[in-house]
Amino acid sequence: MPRVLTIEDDTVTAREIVAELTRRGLSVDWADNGRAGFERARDGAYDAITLDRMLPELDGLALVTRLRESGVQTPVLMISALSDVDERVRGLRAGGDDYLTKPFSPDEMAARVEVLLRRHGQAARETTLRVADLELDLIGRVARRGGVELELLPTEFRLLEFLVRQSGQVLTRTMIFEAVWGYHFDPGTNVIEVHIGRLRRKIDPPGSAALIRTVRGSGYLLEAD
Amino acid sequence: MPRVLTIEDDTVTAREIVAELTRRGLSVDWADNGRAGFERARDGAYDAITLDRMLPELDGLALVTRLRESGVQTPVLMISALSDVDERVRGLRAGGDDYLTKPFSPDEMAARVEVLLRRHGQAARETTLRVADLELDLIGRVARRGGVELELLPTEFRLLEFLVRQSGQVLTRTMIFEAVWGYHFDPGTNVIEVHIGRLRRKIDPPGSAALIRTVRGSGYLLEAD
DNA sequence: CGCGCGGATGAAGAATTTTTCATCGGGCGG
DNA sequence: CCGCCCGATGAAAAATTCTTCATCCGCGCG
Repeated sequence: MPRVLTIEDDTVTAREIVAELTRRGLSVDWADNGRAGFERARDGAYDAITLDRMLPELDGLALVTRLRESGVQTPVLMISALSDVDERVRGLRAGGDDYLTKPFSPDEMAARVEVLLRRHGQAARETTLRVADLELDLIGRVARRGGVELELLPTEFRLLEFLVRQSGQVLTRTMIFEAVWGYHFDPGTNVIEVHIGRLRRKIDPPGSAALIRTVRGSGYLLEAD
Repeated sequence: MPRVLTIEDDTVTAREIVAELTRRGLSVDWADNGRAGFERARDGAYDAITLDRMLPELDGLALVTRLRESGVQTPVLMISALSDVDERVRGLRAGGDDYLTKPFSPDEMAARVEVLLRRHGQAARETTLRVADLELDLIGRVARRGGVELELLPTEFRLLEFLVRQSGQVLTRTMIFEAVWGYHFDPGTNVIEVHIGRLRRKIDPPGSAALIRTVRGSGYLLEAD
């Protein structure tokens, strides 16, 4: 469940925000002043933050600035009674991701939070490839099948990555040699067969459907979903 | 230079948008109807899109929906004369990333486009670490110093990644063993020295300033910018 | 200014990973 | 239904990468 932090000193507004977001299935925490809000935002691994512009202790504008300086990239929806353009522009430039003026409709507020969540998640997901229940974390260089980690050697990982990126297409030996080995020719051995074999043994542990299909006379194919 | 696509049928508004964004150093293309806009958005690899809600041929709302269905994730700022809440919520839910109502201040419009660009770029950049003229592409697993690729072995890359992620801090042997080797103890050999040595020879080719500093009695340190 | 300790370095050795080779098995055309 | 060809597999060889060891170097303290 996505976690949202609401930083808002006005109890009534805070209740409203928390209620609406909760109603939509989000898990919401509330901080009622800037300092506490900053600390939780910094440490709390939230997926999004709603932030009041005017707060006791640490102002909303200063808060986002500081947060960004500390390297926290959590998306922030700034909420404020100040509606003039300069103010909105200032909020956005300080590092806010969106700006909403009070009074607001809970529905629009929620829609904007959802946009932030959606975009954030997507961006993070660009580092992960998925096909069926197979998952490749390209940064951590780990592959998982149905959640369990597979122990792949470097070349096996590259081979699998290529198959996944091109899933649904038949990959010829030539294509595989180019992509995985960087060869522009066929060395005339059966390295590919050997690696495909090891890969199969590792990624298809008992029970799971076979992922890599041999296309006799052409090459290999990883089924798309 | 970031590329923006403006989809807008009203010539006056379009000119205004293009002028303002261009003034801020963005490269802007203009499509004056939905169909053309959709095609360019789909093929054109833009970094952001401003999209009029009401368009001839293919409506703005339908356009984002289709775009998202085709897997295009370019952030979209929807711009519309329709200001009521339901309308805004609809725009956001269809896949828009932000919603601005006409008439708008060019300054705020530009600020919002910049937010979309900033966030987008950041997300992409999370796959790359940088310190000074050193660059680690975490997905491709290649390091570059001043643009030229370095030939790092796997362990060297992990070690360098750790140093870069914690740049500016002194890393003790214990910390390095934990992060790079997964050991929770000091094996009493000098593996680290050896790897640091090799790393230095590879990343500091003649001319460049030495990046890894030895902190006698404590550990190693990669200077932050 | 010399000594000692922590760190650097070169090269050998160990371990891991990749490739090759020989052989086996099975689908498919004749 | 048989034989052939393409692909699979097990094991050994080769190559790469990592670790250890022995020795050297030099900073900083006395």
